[in-house]
Amino acid sequence: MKLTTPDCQTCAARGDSLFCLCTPSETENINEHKIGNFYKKGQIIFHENAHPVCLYCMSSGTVKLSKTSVGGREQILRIAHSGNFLGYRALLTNTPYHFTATALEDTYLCVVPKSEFINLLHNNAKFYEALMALVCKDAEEAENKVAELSFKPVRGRVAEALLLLATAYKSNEISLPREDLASFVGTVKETLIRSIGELRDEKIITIDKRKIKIIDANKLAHISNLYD
Amino acid sequence: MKLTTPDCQTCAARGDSLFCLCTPSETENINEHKIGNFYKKGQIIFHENAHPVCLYCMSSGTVKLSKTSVGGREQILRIAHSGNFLGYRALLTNTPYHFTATALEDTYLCVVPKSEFINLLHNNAKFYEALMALVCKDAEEAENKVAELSFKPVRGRVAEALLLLATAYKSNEISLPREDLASFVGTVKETLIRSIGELRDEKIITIDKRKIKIIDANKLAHISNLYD
DNA sequence: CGCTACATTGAATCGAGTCAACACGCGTGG
DNA sequence: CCACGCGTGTTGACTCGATTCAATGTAGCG
Repeated sequence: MKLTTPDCQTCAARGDSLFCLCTPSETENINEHKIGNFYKKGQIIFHENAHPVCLYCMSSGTVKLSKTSVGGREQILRIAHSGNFLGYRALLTNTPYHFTATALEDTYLCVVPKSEFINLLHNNAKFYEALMALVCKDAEEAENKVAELSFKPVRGRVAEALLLLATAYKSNEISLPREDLASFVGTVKETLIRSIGELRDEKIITIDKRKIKIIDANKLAHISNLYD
Repeated sequence: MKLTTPDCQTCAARGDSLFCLCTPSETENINEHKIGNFYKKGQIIFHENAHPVCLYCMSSGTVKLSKTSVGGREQILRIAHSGNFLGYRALLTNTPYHFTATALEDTYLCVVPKSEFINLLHNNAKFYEALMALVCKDAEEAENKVAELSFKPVRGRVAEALLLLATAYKSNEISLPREDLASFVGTVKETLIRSIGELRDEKIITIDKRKIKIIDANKLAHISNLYD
């Protein structure tokens, strides 16, 4: 695992990040002020209710954004990948984080000071617009999730979650601990396991060790759309 | 019921709306280009999947924003009041509405052409920032609702919903059809009725005809927080 | 007065959560 | 090389909250 900080200009995640809207000089500036940071699998990047001091830009790895209940149950709101920003909304509104970010695998991310982020916002209209679009997408996705939780039984939500994750991972294979998959779907481990077991029996997916592979995405989509 | 279009400058909702960030000349301009529209109780303002052509600004009344499932169940995402904007996200992202807006009572709202809205965005940074904050709030609230649906049983969600609505209505009395209240909570009418019946028996609320009055907000908050 | 829409209550059913036991893979240390 | 333990995955049985279906009650209005 590389521990050297990547350059923003040549970072593999650059094309997927909003920083690709920056001018060369802006990029240069961010590159100078950012600090690279490595997070081991399971490590917490920031906590719900903590105060933000910087923007995170994912260079590699996978991160879950989640809320936890007093009962200890976790609801994953989103899974973030390389190129994604983390914590921008808390910075924009100047409020504490309202979810926790945890590395799901070894993750490398760059930390950009709040001041640089704010400067960029004010100087680069395209960047600001893209950020607005991003926040709109967050809102829409969360609202979709609300409807989904309300309308669909676990089976439908599992189907949808698998499709969503496959898109996010850009692969038809999903490798996520059962517990996390359950938290993403909004259920408990045991129920999730029974549900994917059914899908396996129906030959819509295969399960090899922890890896879930989507065989028939159309059927999954159909199961998911049975309700909404 | 007044059917004359209010002036933006003197509209009762002005102080509650983002338009209060406009300069006098901007306000004047919006006022000239807007069209007032009256919606009767139950009337649909815009439909999920329809394409937006304008911004709505509520002058008076109450509007529900909701999604509907194929099974016919409805999930209310938000209840909007005078001063609130409707449909801004669809305009910002240039995408179809992803929820339906319906008048819950006789509602008067002003229709601002998309072009005026976009102009304003580009010319008034404060307005744009406030809009960003608004979208961030939408996202946060939706994410809270996700966690709530996932963590809390109906009783807890009812308690929270009553508190939320009381805040939104700026009153400790809530007058909403049972069906809508249920859709807001994310359950069905019968279950909701049983739940508020319990709260009534515990003297935490009173129910007079359709009107629910909050007697002990602290107990409600406690019930709501038992889980999250 | 009777109609219609909304509210309420009861009984039956079912999906999903909880609890408990067990299986499997993997790394560590004897 | 095997035994052990730990984390994760899986399965079964039980329980319960919430939905559904059906019936009845009540308010408001032409």
